[in-house]
Amino acid sequence: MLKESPSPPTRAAPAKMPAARGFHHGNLRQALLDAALGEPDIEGLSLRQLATGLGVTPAAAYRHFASREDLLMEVARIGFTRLESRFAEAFDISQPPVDAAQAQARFQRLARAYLQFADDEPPLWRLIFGPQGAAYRALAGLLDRRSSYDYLPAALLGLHLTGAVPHAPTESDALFAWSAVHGAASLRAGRVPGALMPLDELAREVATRIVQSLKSPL
Amino acid sequence: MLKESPSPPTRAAPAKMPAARGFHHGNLRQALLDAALGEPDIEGLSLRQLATGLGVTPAAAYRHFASREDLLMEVARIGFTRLESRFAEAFDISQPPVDAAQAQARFQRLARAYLQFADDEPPLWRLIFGPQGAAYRALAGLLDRRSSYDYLPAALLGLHLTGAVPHAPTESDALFAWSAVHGAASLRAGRVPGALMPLDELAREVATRIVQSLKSPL
DNA sequence: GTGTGAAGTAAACGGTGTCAACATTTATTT
DNA sequence: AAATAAATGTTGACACCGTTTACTTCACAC
Repeated sequence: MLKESPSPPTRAAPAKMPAARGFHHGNLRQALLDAALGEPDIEGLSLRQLATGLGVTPAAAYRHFASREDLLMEVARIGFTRLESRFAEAFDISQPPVDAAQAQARFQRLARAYLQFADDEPPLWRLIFGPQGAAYRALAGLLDRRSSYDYLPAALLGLHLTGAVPHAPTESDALFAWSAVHGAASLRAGRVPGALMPLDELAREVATRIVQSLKSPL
Repeated sequence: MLKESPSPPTRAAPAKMPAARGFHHGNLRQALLDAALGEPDIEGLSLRQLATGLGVTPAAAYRHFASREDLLMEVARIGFTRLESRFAEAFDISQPPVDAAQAQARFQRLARAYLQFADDEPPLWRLIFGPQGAAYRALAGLLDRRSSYDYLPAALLGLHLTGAVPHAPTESDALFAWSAVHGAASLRAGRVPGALMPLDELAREVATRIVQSLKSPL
């Protein structure tokens, strides 16, 4: 499930006092991560600026991260859990939909969550899904954890079970659905004019079209 | 139409002799561009390495490019013209399709061209469509030139005129089609497992589904 | 031949990630 | 409570980066 760890579970926080600057600085690491998360261009951030901005020497960061890449990977991991939690808010994966309308609404909410994440946190979006983003995901082993990828198959299965889609969803179906939503988010993030309509409208259009495309096999 | 300029049209090539090392080095600029195009990570390249690799001082590059960003923008422009020429090879935009089958084949070839570009030239793909890619496109004014974006509307119109799609294509239709293909290319470039099937197969699936989604309005 | 201007070099500046050696503060053990 | 170990900081350096300034060299026009 990938904890985001608001207060570091590793250690660094003394047992007696909850935390807040243990001694020299009191958990750096989290402070570095927070600072990185506030950066407009995460991939382009400067470790030195980050450290000195926190009133600490550049080398201090290396007590908590093996390298700049390592820091970025950790931030990517956090971003991924945020996206995942948005999925969780979209619908309850453990409860099957009652009818086709609800199944369709779920699917649409899932698409909207994906699009809204790109809208709300562009730096994280770029970090995760950018050109190097794939590398970060791979290195962080995030692709192996299938949890967040389960929402899409679940939503598609819901569409089938309620009769909104005649055939059982295949992996190819899921890939196309993901492609369409991801592409829309990318174009929107890239400020392509046509993709700048109100987000709810875009989500509705994309979801509707995807469902439509799934109504006939192959 | 954006010439790619195999030999620099600006100047640098003496009038009498066609070119090939004018005096000191003989057209650097093109050599720099070529070297950049051969780089596996274009966005992450080092101007100094590029220059010294060409047997030239780092500062020499600044006789031909205002900055590193400027070099990258030029490379992005070249990449964009390559993508555009792949579109041109997909089908002749001036000749309307004769029947629905041909219209559909055209659309599929267009999708395949897009996907194949991402497959054949990953560094250029990342440069153009990466997180900063949008900036490059915007700065280079490439979004204003509509030429390469005309292939998609043309293909969609062909589908309608031949009866493959009942209603006239809207801008929303084009956006969705672009989203789906772009998304598929992105996931493939990101090495998402499901997207690594043979390219022709992927292109066929994506194109078929898009056309299917356009067969009913909204 | 002599300039003139374009295309190169040399050396420096500030900034970057990173590392090794050292210092200090906290946690643990006796 | 004192001694020790471990964690967390600092200092200073290294190599590399993009970029600028001043200087040099070469090709060509007159």
